[in-house]
Amino acid sequence: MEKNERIELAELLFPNIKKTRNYYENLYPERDLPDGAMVTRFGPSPTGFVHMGSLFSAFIDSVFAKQSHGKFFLRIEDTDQKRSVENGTEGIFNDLNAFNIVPDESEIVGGKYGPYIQSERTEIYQTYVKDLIIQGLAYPCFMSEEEIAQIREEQEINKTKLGIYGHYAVDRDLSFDEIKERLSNNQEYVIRLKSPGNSSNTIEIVDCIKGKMKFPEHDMDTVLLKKDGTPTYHFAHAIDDHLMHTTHVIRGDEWVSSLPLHIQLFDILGFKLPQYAHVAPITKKEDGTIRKLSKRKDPEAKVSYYEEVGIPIDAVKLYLATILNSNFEEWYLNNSEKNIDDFTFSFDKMAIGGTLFDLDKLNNISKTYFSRKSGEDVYGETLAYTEKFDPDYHKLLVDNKDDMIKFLSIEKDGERPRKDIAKYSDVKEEFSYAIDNMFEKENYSKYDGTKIYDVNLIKEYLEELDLTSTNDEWFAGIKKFAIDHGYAASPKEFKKNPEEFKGHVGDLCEALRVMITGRTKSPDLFSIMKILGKDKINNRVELYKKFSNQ
RNA sequence: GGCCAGUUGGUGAAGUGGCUUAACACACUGCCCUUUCACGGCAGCAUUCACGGAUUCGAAUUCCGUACUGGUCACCA
Repeated sequence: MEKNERIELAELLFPNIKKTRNYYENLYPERDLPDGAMVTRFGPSPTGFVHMGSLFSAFIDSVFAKQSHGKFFLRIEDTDQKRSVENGTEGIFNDLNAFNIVPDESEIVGGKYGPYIQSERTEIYQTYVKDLIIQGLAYPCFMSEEEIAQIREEQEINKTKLGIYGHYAVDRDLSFDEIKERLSNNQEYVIRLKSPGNSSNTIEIVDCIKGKMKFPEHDMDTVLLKKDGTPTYHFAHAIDDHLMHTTHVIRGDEWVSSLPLHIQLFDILGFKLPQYAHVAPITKKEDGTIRKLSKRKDPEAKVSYYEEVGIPIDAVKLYLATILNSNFEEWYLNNSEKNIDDFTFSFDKMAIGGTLFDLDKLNNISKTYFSRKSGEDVYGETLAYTEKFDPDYHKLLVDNKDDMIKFLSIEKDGERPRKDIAKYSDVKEEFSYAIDNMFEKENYSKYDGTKIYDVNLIKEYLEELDLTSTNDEWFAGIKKFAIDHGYAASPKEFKKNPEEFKGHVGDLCEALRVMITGRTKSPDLFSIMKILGKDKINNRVELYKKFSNQ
């Protein structure tokens, strides 16, 4: 086909496209950013909530843009109507919000490089396709699904490479007259790339994460525009990331195999190739096989899971940061005053293979997170959680605010804070003794009660208990009481001559603890007793007496 | 099947030719500290880096082959 015919064809195919490439190139000028600034983007399709893996890459996008003083934008990739879900876009914004990942530009906050929804950019894509037609780098292809399936079958039998390329691309060199005729018959068509590549050439690319990779050159006549005039991912990627001036394309590594196509697309369009960073998926091991975390099978793939279970979003982010950069964890452990934003992440500390999702590790990180929070903060956050997921307990928390904060603050000021809470929902269980009427209901039912403690002995002790003394004085007192009643003053002493004693102070404390808190473990006992006061303590001992039938 | 990548303890991993008798963290086990439980401390947990070969004075680190795992081969993204 001659050039004048191609111009005519382009006009015939896209009569409504009046703008030119230059128009858009001028509309979206180079960004004015400092040296080294990274422009990143997150491009989810609105299929409902955001998958943990996608969230992970959005997190990476935002982190790199922020720390390089660049820009991070959100682009909704909704070129496939079939996949789109009602309110899907909303879901994306919600999940991103929940994680406090805030794009600098998006459909909601705006920006100079919009629209940020692909379905509203059709005219742009078609303008570039039209130009490609004129250049002879794209063509309409009328093959039916059946024809393509047949070719595929043939290729499978012959064990040759699958796809539309070389002589399989039958519509590649259709004459202008033939095309016109089919068009006048209203035959449906797609626009395909007329690939200039040759698979016996090899191309090389350096990925920011995976390093140097070699591929055969792309030689497929890949679809650029679908039957409905909408672009495929590949084409939209090239156009959008060029026009929006993305410097770093950070995406899942399921895309590496289409890299040769993308490189070719940028090349024939005359665009500067961005840097690529392909992120390994977060995986899960099940029945011995490793697979990507799945939205359908794995609850932990959903953001809402963490909200419901009560794992703080910041703790999840901390976990993401530790699997993002292997040196983050040690840094965080050694810098208790700092947070994620203070750490500088880098591509070369990223995992190349998939990372197994480790709930144990998340739990541990979450415990550390809680241990660094003040009692007041833990109270406030738990209040917010229970309001949504545990209204009954929420009311109790509200009614017992002052005491609750006191309990949550025990052993918080030292250098080695307790790590007993991993989730907001743990507070109810771990601090079950804190709220009096809730404690009565519990009635020791949670404590297995195989060991019975001597109520009379404890009652005798309580008579001399002085809640105004210091912790040291208190302990000296209980020690003395222990000795007077045939108990050893320390576990060590007891171990030396077990037959000489009834037990040791620890046993006495344990008895006290069980009667007062209903559990065998708790924060500092004397602190708890001080907050409760004598009356409540005595009540609980009576309660225990009934419970143990003494 | 073609193409691409990966393979270091139960898990995440550090490691870029001699500093490695393989860091660190989680999990697990034991001990210590301790009024309990935690926290914290110490120790144990890969004598070996999928396997085979090659290069080298020297290899987890370089090269080749094999096996296995994952990704991908749509008018889905």
